[in-house]
Amino acid sequence: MTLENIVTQLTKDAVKALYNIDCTDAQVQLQKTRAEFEGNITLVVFPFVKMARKAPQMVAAEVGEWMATNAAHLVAKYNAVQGFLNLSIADSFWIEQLQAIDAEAEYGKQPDRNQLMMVEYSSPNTNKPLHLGHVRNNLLGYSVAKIQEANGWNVVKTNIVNDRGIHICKSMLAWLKFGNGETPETSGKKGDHLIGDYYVRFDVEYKKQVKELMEAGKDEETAKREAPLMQEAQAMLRKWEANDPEVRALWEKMNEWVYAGFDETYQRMGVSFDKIYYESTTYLEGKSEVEKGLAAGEFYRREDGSVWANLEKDGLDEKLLLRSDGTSVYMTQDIGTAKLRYQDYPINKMVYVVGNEQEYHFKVLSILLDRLGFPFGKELVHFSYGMVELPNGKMKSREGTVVDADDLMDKMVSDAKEISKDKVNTLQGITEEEANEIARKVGLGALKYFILKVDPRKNMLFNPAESIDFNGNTGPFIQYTYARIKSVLRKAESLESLKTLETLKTIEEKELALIQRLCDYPATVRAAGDEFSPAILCNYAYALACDFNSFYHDLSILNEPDAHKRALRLLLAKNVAKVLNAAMALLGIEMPERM
RNA sequence: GGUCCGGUAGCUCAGCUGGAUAGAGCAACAGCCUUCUAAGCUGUGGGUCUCGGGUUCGAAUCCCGACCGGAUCACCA
Repeated sequence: MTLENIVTQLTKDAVKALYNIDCTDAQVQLQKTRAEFEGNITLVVFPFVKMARKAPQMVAAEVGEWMATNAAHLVAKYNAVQGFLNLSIADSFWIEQLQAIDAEAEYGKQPDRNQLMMVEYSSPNTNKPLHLGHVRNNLLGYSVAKIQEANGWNVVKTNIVNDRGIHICKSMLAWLKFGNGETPETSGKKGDHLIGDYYVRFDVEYKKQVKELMEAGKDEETAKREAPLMQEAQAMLRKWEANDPEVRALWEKMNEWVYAGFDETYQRMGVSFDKIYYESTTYLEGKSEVEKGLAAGEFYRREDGSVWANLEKDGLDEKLLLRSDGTSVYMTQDIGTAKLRYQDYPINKMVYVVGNEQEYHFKVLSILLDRLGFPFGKELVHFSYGMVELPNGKMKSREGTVVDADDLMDKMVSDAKEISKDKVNTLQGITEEEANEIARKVGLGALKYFILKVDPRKNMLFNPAESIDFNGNTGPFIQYTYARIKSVLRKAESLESLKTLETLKTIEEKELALIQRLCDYPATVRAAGDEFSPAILCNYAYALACDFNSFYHDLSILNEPDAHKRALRLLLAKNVAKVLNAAMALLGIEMPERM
């Protein structure tokens, strides 16, 4: 039973007894007492003022007095300021709370729902390496999956790889023409970077051709269409669709290079998938699903042979599902993917982690899946996150204004390594290998926290010229707090018996604040799940770390002469470490034992 | 033009189911290591919460209207 629940009930009893008011839980407004007033939890009495027909100050005072009298074991003191009743909760209550938290190994984990949630994230194209935009996607997707797991869902993490289409053919063609048989082995390049380089190369050569054609008198549109490279790429796509063995073999070889590169990046980023789907296999399913919808009268065919859905009664437009030549579009593929997924898993809730630029697409997909009879269609969640912007605007692959994921991680880890060199006294005696492992955790922790702490729905700015901080409201700050606690716990010979706590009746203000913060953790996990917001957990972890650092600064743990107090502080430190670790795990951030 | 999202300190962001004097970090300045890890702690300065109306005991928060920025409305994905 949480303090909020207890005080809510107490309030209802009080206003019933004093004013004969029957109030609902929603009318009981509780908040943390502001620092400038004495107390731990504050009841806002304004909602009762009218019915009680008394001044706010009076109501607050009367309710406070009633509580202090009828629940003296809980409400130690109170003060009424205008319409705010500030309650000081008994120290014994907080000590009990701490012991209860300590007893729970998975504190914060919500009960199982026995419901399956599938979370799709990442969704890379196979023609270029991952960049900062993907990093935000991956970190959000992974974290949301962890958060929903903590909220009792069975979660299946999935990835849909866009491995077909004209863009892949561009890389393949450029490699054939200009590659001289270069491979990841011969060049030493990661496979995804190698392919990405040829994608860029295609664009360079293509632009040359367009320019030449335009100089020869063609208008831009014609030039773009008639450039030989584009013609060849399109021919290659047709061959691919026709299962031409040579094209398919090349495609498979190059895909393998890319996947090996992606795997390396994913692993480094610390994200993973339970099941991977490929558009090259799902797009055909989509076609047949559309044909079924056509037969059922949900869709219609135009004279030119193209197939459409009419969404006017949903307030939207008409939407193309199959081109006049019978080939599929993006939407068709997503329908096919949904079908396969539904065959593979008993999905109760489907979550798509995809940028906010695709809101319209998912609105339409939801309607179409629903019409096609997928139970998860109507309720699908498009977890729509904002773009990562650079100081001069959006990232564009072809213009070379992308921040590469691998480079960024390298930079973060090497920065962390550099900073740790000043820490010779705390990190002395560790091996080079351990030092590198710490730098890896800290560098990635800084990056992940930097990205996850901002509200996912909002666009965020990344300035490559300014390095990501390791001080202040950052991942390393929280990791550092954890490492500090671990250091203390290592020095404490053993956690002293909890029994000594039973004789402890009073606690310090900073201890109380910490326990109160720990008590907030389960509600924070729920909120992060309800809102699909890792940022909420970041804010919580930061606040907890701040509270601990303040406590640590003011009060000694190991040097405290009173054994009872020492035991309490050790227990407190241990549980702060536990909760920090748990919260950061839900963000996909690893904690170093020392740093 | 329609729809959606955003506008809070010099910068990056919290706060938004209405509550007390709007918070952090960075940057700037001033302090704190013979005491459990200074990636820490303490302090100073910095605000017309874009603007204008409305709702009410009370508005950064809710409603309406402007202005500014972004996204989207493809036989691209």
